Amino acid sequence: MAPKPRVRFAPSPTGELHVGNARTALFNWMYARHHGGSFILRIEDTDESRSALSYQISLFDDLKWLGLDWDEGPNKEGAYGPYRQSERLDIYKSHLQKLIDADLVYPCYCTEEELEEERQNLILSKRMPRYMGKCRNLSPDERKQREKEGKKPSYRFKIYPQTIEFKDLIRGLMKFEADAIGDFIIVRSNGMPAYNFAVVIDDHLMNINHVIRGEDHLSNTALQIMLYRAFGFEPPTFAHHSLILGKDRAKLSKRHGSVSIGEFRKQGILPEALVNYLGLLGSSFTDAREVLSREEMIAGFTLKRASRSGAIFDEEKLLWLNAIYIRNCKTEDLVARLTPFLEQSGFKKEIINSEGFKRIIDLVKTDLTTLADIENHISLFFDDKYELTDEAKKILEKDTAQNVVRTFARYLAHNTEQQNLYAAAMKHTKEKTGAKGKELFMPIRAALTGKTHGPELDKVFIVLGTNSALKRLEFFIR
RNA sequence: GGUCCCAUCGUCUAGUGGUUAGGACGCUGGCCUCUCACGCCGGAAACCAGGGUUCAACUCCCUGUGGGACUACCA
Repeated sequence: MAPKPRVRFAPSPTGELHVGNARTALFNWMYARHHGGSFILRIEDTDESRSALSYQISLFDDLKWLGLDWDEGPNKEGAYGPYRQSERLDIYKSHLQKLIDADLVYPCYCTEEELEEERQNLILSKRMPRYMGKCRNLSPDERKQREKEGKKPSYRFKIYPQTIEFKDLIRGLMKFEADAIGDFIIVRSNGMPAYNFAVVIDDHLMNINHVIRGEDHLSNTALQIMLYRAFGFEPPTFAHHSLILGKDRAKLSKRHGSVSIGEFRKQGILPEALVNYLGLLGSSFTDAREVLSREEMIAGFTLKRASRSGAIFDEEKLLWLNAIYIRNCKTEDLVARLTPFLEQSGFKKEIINSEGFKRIIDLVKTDLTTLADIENHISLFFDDKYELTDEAKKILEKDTAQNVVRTFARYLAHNTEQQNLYAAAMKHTKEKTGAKGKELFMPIRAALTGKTHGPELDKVFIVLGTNSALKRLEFFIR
């Protein structure tokens, strides 16, 4: 039996979690859950200048919000920790020593300026910009000389001509020639490990057997496989999924608008909707349906159905899913989710938690595409001094309309205690004025709510209550 | 420039040699209805191009074209 998959999501805390990375996390998570394996979170914070603790915190928040729980990682230590690369520096150091001892790496004393110059020259002479191995064959004396000058070396991995092949679970057989690759840095002059180096060591030591990541890492894989060979480690199985693209078909980035998970949260996107959408983007499930629960997604997930071509992020479809998830929320649950948005709009807790409020939410549920939409749809229930829309004005200007409103209002005023007052008043108004259909409903709707659109009138009336309804109507009877 | 990846409606996708090329979002016509939303029914809309292979190509192969990623002492 194949061993249980151990997969990881390894973000660097250099910014907010964005949808691209979130989808990678989701794929890994679904893969682990589908196969009963483990999902590991590892923080790749070796770039001290760009990493920030605050990003780590928001990263954890976002993953939890999405419901992507990890089995091992920061705050959930397992047998393979620590799970922050900054806490594993001695591990990298000892592994560097192994490669030095095996004469597979060498110190490089070139400065960034020198390297940049070399690169420019190569580009000018229309050759491949890559490191030409200036420091590769330095004699021990030359090295000592540079050390004496106080130069701190970076360490480069020696590339030998070879063909690197690996089987990608999504893309099939991949083949790379090493001679296009220059000796690359595995440890920087400040002593910090470089990505390709740390990732290989960690994935091996953490027993990661499936690496699922974005296509942008495809060419890195060749470098990493050379390192696996150098260490004598067995490489994991790789799977490179396609990238999420913006409308211009370029890799999705900030300039395409909202892309961070936090932004979607603030806009009132439900995590279920976002997860569902991300699962659908650039992939499909065994189950052909598109609105899927978390459990159904896990059950229907397979890398075989991951698309090889990039997928444009379609916000319209996300919103469609979001509206469905909002509609399907139990009203109580929806009120809870809506609460932060309502409080921001100035609604008091007592109102939000009242029974009457639940009835209102029930009425407007189907109108919402995002949670942030809520205010536009409930204001008519709370604002007694609303402005009429142009359409509402037009309707109320008619004489017949005035008559309808007046008749309706008068009946209400004289029968406040009657059962089913609304129905009775409507019946009365219909008979008395002869108005029916639009002629009957619209003036009352317009006078009652100031708008020509909204939930069914009878329900609006009940929520408003007779007193409030009367107050509003009287305002229009001049 | 080099290396690599990719190519079905506008978008996300199903499809694995023989299909009226299916679904979803969006768009659109209608039904429901006081209105809007929801819901329901219908419509328009695609196999990048050219060569092969084959009785038969969206499907397999080659070339071209187009798009993308990588090409850092970032991950």
